[in-house]
Amino acid sequence: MGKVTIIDVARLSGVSKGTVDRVLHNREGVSAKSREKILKVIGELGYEPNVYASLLASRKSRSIAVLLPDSSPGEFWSLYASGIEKAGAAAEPLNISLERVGYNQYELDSFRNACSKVLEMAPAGVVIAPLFKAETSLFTAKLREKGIPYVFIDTKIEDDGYLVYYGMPMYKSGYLCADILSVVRPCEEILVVRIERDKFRQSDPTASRRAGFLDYIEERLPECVVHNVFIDPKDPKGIESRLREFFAEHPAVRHIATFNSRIHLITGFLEKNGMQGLRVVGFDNLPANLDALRKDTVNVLITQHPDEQAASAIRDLVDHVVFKKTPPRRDNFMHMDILTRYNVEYY
Amino acid sequence: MGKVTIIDVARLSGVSKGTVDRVLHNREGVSAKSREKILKVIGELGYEPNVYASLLASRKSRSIAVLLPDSSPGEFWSLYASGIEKAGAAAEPLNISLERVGYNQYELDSFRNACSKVLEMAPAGVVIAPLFKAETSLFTAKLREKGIPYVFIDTKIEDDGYLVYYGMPMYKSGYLCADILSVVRPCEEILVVRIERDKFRQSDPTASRRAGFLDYIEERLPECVVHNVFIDPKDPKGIESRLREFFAEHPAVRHIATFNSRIHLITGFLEKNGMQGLRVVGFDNLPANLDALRKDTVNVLITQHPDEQAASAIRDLVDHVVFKKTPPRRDNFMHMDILTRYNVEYY
DNA sequence: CAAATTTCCGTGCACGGTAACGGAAAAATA
DNA sequence: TATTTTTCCGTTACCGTGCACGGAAATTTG
Repeated sequence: MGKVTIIDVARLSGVSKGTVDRVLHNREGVSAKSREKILKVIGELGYEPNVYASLLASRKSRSIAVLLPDSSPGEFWSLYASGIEKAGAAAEPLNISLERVGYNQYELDSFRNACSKVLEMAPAGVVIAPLFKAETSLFTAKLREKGIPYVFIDTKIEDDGYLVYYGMPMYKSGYLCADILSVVRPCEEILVVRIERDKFRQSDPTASRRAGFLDYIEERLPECVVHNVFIDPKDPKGIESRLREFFAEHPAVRHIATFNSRIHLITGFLEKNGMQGLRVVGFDNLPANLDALRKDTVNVLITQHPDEQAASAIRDLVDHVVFKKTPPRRDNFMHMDILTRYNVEYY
Repeated sequence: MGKVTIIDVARLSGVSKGTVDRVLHNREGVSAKSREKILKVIGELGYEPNVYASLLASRKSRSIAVLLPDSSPGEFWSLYASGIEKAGAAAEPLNISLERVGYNQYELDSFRNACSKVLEMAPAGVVIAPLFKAETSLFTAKLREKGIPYVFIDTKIEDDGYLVYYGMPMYKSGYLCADILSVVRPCEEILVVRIERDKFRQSDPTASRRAGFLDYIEERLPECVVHNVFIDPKDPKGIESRLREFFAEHPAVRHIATFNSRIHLITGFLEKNGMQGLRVVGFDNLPANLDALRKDTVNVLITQHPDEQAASAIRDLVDHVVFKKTPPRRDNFMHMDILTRYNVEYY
């Protein structure tokens, strides 16, 4: 019960509410003696401020910057949108507005730009998907300097100051992927389609997912052969021909996996060539992937909950900014969902 | 922006804020003309009340009754607890307290008792898990009479007045279960362990789950034989002997499923007899089931999110009571999760 | 010691809404 | 028409907190 008010504290301390208010906000103009007395009374009474009254009285509005890659609808980063929106709606009555600051995930300069834009707007908090590690470190250093709290989603970096992190356990998700893929026996050959812009600069999350996958194979299916086919997401024709080529050489392969969200890029090929009886496992609930799941071209999708990640992270940040609460756990690995065409409808 | 205040509305309507307040709360003492005028202005200005100011001014506190079966830790109904607690914490600053009213799920009288207890306390809303259909109908009729909103979780009944429902699509979950069970070939015989207090009074949810399961088998594995073994949850010894008996007769059976949350009751037998290479699928994330999953005695658990169901339902109810919001969807079938030992940790 | 500063703190209005109180206007009654 | 009753509505005192204003007390300065 938050029954104790400032007035109660004031009365018991023998001062006026103005003075108590000064103490509560660490403003100056209070003698050491009074401050001490007031703090003592606050402790004894277990005074907790009424946030809503406070919000009502102080009409200043704050903002939280959300620093995410730009993304067209249907692409991975768009999956975060609904969570952001939801959290934004919840934060609005608290006088907090979310400001999205986008950047091009393939261009460092664009990220730098976004960072300085955020610093300029002096937000009350920042949400970051730290795709660029080094640059993010520099950025968070500045945030710490200014006392601006920040949270990570999707990926996190070595950093000591983040308030909370929400993401998926990438290595484990690769392991899980291998398990799901191989449960349909016999599994002697696997095709791993690597859909990457630049095979020498694959993202960290994808790399650790792949590591989990390979470790599973090594541990439990040491005889299994893993074939890699590299594909450029921007070249549909190339995809076709590369896959055709591969299956001409390896007609026995019946297991396919990918490690990022783009499995939908190969389903066209599979359908066109009427390839049946394959075991196909991919990641992330992009609309195109879900479609493939419904058509059974993809058998299983392993998904995280980007929207929940965003919503949780933002909620924690808001709670911290407004209510001064610290989240119970700092690192939150969200559950991985296994989607098949039988449970996809309820997703 | 909720920038429009009562005063704005009052000014534009040519009345005082007191009158506007009367209209907002459907209190009497307003002429038809004024009421109309005010409502028009409210519509035009898109006035939305500031709930926090409202809560501050009206210091009345309300309660929401949560009508769930009693349950010991580790049992199914306990899974809802964390969600209820969370929602309760969120509701507290809004001057709403949750009051749990338990009942014995096997005794109608106990449920009746609980219902009248709820009616007595005249809550602002009610959360119900309607295990007793007919009795619940009578109860909700009374609630409707008194204008008390109510929501269903877990199961719903035919009823026209509920605000919202959160649950699992039971039939589909049975279908999914069959798919997951049978994906490991060959699957020619399946043991279905039916853990029920009274086989002639099995619960509706379990029944429709079973229906989904059997339909899948009929459609896609018509040659597959389904064996039923009935078990009494209160008789551990009986469980042992029944299963031993069964496997003596049917040593070839390697697929096992159950349809309620009690698969953990048979894992003891499986472990003790060193039964390997089985495919075992069950439901619900009871601690004991999760343990079995970790030990790989159970391979897959299909779970709902009881905590999320409770939290969502209560949140919607609170939103309705406090903010007068109506939930976007009335029937919410939550996603079914597929848990294996590789993703159980992050659950 | 008086005057000028500085330090400390009380007062009062504002935030947006609630609801009781009582008075003016309208309607009913005599 | 005068009086009573009813209907309608404006006024006002809060709710708990933030913050600006200004004054008293304490301290420094001349």
